[in-house]
Amino acid sequence: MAKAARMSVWLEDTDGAVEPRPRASRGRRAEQPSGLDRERITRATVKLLDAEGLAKFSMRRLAGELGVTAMSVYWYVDTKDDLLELALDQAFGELEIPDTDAEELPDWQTQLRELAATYRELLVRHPWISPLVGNFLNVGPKSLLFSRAVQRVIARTGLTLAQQRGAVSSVFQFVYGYGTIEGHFRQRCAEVGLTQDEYFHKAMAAFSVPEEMADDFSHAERMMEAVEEGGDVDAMRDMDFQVALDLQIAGIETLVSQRR
Amino acid sequence: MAKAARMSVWLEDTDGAVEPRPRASRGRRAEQPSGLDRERITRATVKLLDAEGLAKFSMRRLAGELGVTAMSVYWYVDTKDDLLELALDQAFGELEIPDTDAEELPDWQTQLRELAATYRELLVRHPWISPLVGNFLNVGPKSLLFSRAVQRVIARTGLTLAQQRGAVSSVFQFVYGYGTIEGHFRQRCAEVGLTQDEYFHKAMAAFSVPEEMADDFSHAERMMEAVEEGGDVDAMRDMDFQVALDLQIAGIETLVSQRR
DNA sequence: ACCTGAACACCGTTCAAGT
DNA sequence: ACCTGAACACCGTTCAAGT
Repeated sequence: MAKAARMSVWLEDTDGAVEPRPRASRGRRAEQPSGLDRERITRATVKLLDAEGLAKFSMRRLAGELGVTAMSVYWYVDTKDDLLELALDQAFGELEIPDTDAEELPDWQTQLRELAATYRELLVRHPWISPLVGNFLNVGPKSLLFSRAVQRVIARTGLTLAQQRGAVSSVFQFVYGYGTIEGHFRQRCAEVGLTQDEYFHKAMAAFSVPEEMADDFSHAERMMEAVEEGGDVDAMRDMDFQVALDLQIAGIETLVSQRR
Repeated sequence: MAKAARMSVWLEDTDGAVEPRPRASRGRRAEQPSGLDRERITRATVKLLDAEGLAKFSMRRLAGELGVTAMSVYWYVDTKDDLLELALDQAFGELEIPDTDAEELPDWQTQLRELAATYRELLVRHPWISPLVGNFLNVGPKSLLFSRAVQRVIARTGLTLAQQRGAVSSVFQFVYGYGTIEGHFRQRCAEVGLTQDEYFHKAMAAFSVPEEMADDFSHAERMMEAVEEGGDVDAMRDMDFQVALDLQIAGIETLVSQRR
């Protein structure tokens, strides 16, 4: 029998009543010794994650940034994982959620593209988000706001409920994967001190192709020739992203028309 | 100027000649003191990652498993990251690569489904793969074999080269995202000691819905009612995965037909 | 109520030393 | 050529103690 680990910061114990966590600063006293509270800690966490990445983030490092002892943070937060979950949801707050309630709405295709674009940008802007999304349940309030918007837009396609689940997965797991790789690639380039194009060419040139696959490697090279010929990596990635969305939207339309 | 970090185990320095790493056991002497070599170390690494997950893996833990001092491993491998890259490519060797060269081939739709299925299963079987895919360049030999097979199949769709890149991203970034979440969910359930269905229901019940989104939450509930009514999580996930692939294949077919 | 310091059980990696 | 031991600079977290 495994020791029951907590499922999420956002999920209180269901065995008893749902009581609010006592540690949040509720303004009971105006001035706290160090001015610390969950808000401030979470903001500092996001800032540090942006600046140095998930791998280098530590509770001690964070405490240093806050001008406080490492253990002070533990008054406001149970574990490092809880803090990361808070930071994750805070970042999800940057997503631009389109209005899905107005009288006169753009078609679902347009809104789906908007949602995909804002999610992609978030993942690229904060490369540390992607491993955390994989690691936690992601049921924070900001995250839910986004999920709801996605569901509302997909509901307008005319797919059945079961198909809607598949379509949501299709589009947003794709964006997740795409943004993950893209974000990490940019981060790596920055770390190594190369531009994306330099890094790309260096990686292409650096490894020798085994003889037995020399011929289908030429095909791969043709696929990438847009970049080889001086086109830049960013432009190619935008193109590929658009093609993928076009393709998926066309696919949804086909499923819908088959239902009629 | 950043200190030049190594790009990948698979990428030797290009400044000089490409010399083979001297540390691999080349059978020069039949018997080594501890019988250690890269092969054995890599296999033990995969086994340990499967058993305890990426978070608990450490060089010291691995050395213990091999009956050796932590520092012995460093004779065969430069860093922990290099070792993880080796383990990653070894796992990619489990992918079932369909024949893409035969005279009489199944249609590309079938082969694309096969490739998607084998990749999904790999990600679910080894949940530690997903964060590593996001973290390294992924240009190991086994990984390349898979990429080539994907490119060959997509090439048979009739899409332009630029569209082919988009289609590859669309399908396999989707599978990556899907397998990531699925694999991690299973891992979490095992850690907490719940079945997937128990975990699912507990998570659904555990958090209270904010009032201002109570109405669109009912829609989310209807979307999930297949599970609520005793259907199991696994079956639902298989369905959703199939719908997503159907949708993307239909989308590719549409792009192809628009080209005519 | 909030914060600190010392301590525990870990990490990855370096380096000088052994055989 | 291969392996060890001690050491360095880190981790997350517990716990008793301060104010």
